[in-house]
Amino acid sequence: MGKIVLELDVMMAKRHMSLGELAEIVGITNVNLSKIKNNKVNAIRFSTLSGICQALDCEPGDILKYVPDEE
Amino acid sequence: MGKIVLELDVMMAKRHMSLGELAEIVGITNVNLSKIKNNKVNAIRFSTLSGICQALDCEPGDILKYVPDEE
DNA sequence: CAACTTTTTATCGTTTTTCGATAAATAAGT
DNA sequence: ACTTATTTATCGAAAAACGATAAAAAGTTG
Repeated sequence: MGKIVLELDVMMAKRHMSLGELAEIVGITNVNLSKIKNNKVNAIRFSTLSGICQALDCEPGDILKYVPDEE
Repeated sequence: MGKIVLELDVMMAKRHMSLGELAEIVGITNVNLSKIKNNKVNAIRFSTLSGICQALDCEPGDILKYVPDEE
């Protein structure tokens, strides 16, 4: 069973955006964004994902990856 | 404020997969998958998204799009 | 090193929402 | 007309995001 991984670091670096800034723009707490960024949540609201994509000017595919498990 | 749109029809057609089949493979009811497919949910569990990607052999970016609103 | 900022981790509580079960309606196919 | 597939609708329960707060860890700078 593969899994979905969220990779924010690359796009954040590309946009020179800190976690605090991004959280502010998206409208969630930095604590929650930290959890999202470190894959500590097992679901995400489209409103949140939308905010991230808008703030980072990217597509969901730029930050969401499907990782099949080796086997 | 843009929004996230989930587009399953294209990949499902490409894989010749019906809603019923896909629901069975992913492990959710066809009723729920229907709601997901028609954007009646405002969040999604990564486990569900993962199952869909695995079943359709695709990436999240193939079915999730960020749509900015015209203005 | 010391002071400061940023990020991460940890609890707790509230609110939101997926998802299931079920039934019914609509659409599509034969 | 009959059968199958999909969509819509209600209700309830379980899961989980998210907030608030505090504290720890990590990174930065003079």
